[in-house]
Amino acid sequence: MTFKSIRGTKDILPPETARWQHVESVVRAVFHRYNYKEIRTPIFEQTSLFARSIGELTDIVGKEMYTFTDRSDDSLTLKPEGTASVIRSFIQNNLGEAQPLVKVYYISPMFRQERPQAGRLRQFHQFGAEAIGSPFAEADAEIIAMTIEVYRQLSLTNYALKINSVGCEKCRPRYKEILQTELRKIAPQLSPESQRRIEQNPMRVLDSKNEDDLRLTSSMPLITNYLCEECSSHFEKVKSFLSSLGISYVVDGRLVRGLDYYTKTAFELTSSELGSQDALAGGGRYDLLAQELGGKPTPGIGFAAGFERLMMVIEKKGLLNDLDVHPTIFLAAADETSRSWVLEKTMELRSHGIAAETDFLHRSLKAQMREADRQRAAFVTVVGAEELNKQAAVLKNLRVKNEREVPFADLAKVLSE
RNA sequence: GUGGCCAUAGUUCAGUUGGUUAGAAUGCCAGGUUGUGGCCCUGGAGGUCGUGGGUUCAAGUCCCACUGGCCACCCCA
Repeated sequence: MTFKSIRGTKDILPPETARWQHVESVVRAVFHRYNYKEIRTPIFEQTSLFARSIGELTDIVGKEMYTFTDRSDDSLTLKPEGTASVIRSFIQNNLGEAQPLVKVYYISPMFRQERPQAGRLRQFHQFGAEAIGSPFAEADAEIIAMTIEVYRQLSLTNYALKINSVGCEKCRPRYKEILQTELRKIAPQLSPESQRRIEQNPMRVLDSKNEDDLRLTSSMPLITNYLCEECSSHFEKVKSFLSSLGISYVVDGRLVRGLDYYTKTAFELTSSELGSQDALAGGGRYDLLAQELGGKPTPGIGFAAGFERLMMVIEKKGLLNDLDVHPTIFLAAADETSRSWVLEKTMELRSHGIAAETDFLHRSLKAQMREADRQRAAFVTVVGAEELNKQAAVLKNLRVKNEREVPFADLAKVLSE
């Protein structure tokens, strides 16, 4: 084979595209009900935007970005996540000046150069939303509730919501130091990866999946016990709102997200239907991000969800299997002289809003019938000299297998019923 | 970036201790009397066995490298 899609990228083909379209429409419907409007940002940005927002020391910036220089020697990067671009756009377009709370959502491809595996691609798709402008816990609760609503709407139930608070610039540094001191004591026993993190990002050590690390750090102090008054009270409110909304959750004091910009609330939705990459969605509050990117200090909260992972769960549960569109009618030509008329009639029916199909391969009548069946057309009509004479079609219902004669003039009307 | 498993028709797979023209199922195409699909029957097309080396009289089968896929680590959506 001469050309193949790039490693870690996938063609999404029919009939799977039908499923994608359906899920997209569910996502949009939910977001619109929560009054979020769509925002579309470019798929690439200045590299420094991501470096500044996501964090120089994160894995994403450190080793996963698709970065290249263009002909002007500018360093550009295919977006690895959505929030940075949205905040950049929010600042650039002064969206906060027109209204104090900006609620936007996106559905977009993202790019990260990692080794592909189950639930992980190099080009993947995320849907996500951001509520920019509110520092209050109600906004956190709304975002979390909306995330979950998407899965509810799709009749998915096997997920777990984990929440945590990662503190703010006032309380986190103090906690980090205490944790660091404790971690240094057991450093030699930890995995090399965790050892490296003790100095760079100690909270990530607790979020390690390594079982030995988890065991060794089981009695480490958790951030939840070191939150400042403001963070602690915010976290309590988020939890209480979630409870009153009937959303069950577990507090996971070890949960840290892979992006540096999070403050206070962090959350993650995982599914037991997935493999090792089990996060369906994740999000959190980022009260310092806007000012970090050169805008006015503006609090915000958002989330992003993996489209492919959601599709994996849907497929595994056998949901949404018959969404492909089928023609309402297939017009078959009984002889060569009728072909041109059949094509005209097909076009005419289409102009009346009817999904009509016909033969384009000069096939035998038998083959045309087979095609009509394969396409799962609701009706088929065979047109030849006889029909043209009578100016009427024999409309055959392929489902219930009956036939009725319909004047050509009435075809569109009858099929619209 | 590291590791394990894998790579044969469009697809899912079989292929004996290396041994003639590489098979099945399914899908595709055509036909089963001249204008009727689904089931059934018959026939047909379709593979430089991932690529490149090597061992051998002989390689789909053994060895090496590369590429790609799947899964896991790492990390995350």
